[in-house]
Amino acid sequence: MYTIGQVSEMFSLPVSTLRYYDKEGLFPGMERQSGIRKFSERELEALRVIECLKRSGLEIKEIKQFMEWCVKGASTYSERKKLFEARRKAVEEEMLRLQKTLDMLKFKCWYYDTAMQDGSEDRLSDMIPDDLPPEIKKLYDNAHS
Amino acid sequence: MYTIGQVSEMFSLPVSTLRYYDKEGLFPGMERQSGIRKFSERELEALRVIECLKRSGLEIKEIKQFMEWCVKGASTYSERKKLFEARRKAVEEEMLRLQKTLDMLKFKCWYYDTAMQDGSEDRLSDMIPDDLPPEIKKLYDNAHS
DNA sequence: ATAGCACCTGAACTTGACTTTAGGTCAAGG
DNA sequence: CCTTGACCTAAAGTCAAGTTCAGGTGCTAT
Repeated sequence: MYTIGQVSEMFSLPVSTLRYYDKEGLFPGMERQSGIRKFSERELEALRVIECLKRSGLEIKEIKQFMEWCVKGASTYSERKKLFEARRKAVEEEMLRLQKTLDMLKFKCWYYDTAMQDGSEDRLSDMIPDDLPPEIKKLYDNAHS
Repeated sequence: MYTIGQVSEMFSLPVSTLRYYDKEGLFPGMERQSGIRKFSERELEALRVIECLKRSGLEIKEIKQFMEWCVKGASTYSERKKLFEARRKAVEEEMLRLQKTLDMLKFKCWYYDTAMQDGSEDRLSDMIPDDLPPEIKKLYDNAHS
């Protein structure tokens, strides 16, 4: 059993955030001892899932919904699985978008490297994509597809 | 030259968002014809960069700063390059975090698949990580590292 | 016994990125 | 002529996710 301060340390989250999550219903049925929150292993696992679902792009409300399904037991396994499948798909799509973003950023790094060597963008702005070095063209093409 | 409505179509962005970007200084020196915004190729390229930098996690203010560097010319190449290097690093880190998130989500998909087959989580909650099938243990380990 | 912590609450405030509203200009079509 | 549609502005409103504030409880070390 941990206090809110200990959990704050363990997860590097402000105490205010943990209280906010609690208020939003993300720790259903958390114990208290004379008013003071007691975080058990169940709440720590909840927090791990919260961080995962948040990073997957889920809102607090929807995470609350998930926590309610957990309380409801075996009858909600299929909803929970559907949720994780949907988040998985969303994250896979986000990673594809980020890969394009990354290729654009790498292209821009090359671009400004070149501009700095040349002292101006003149040569670069006269180029057409086919003039780009092959590895750079790959980045450019993926970023603009 | 394009009107705001045409650009809104081309980029699937609400007209209000384009006006907001303009107000925030993201299109420095954009032309107007009797009050009406005229988007040229320069503004379209600016928009492509805006979308890239936004996805990389940059705030509007910082994108504005970048646009000001662009106006300032060759003397800011190195700042601009440093910005893209920093965003590149940030996106690479974000992709690592997302890969962990994805492994957690895949693990949870397996978990609920198994729970549905068993009809309960009893067997799962008695398991220690070493009991997990090898590919599942890999997901679990990466997600929790 | 009092000062200092760590905890508690409800309510107000903040931030970023838009969106909506209310009111106005101007050109083209019926 | 007058309505419709695309454009304009400034200002207010929205939303999510916290954070901050003001005031309160209760243990413990000086």
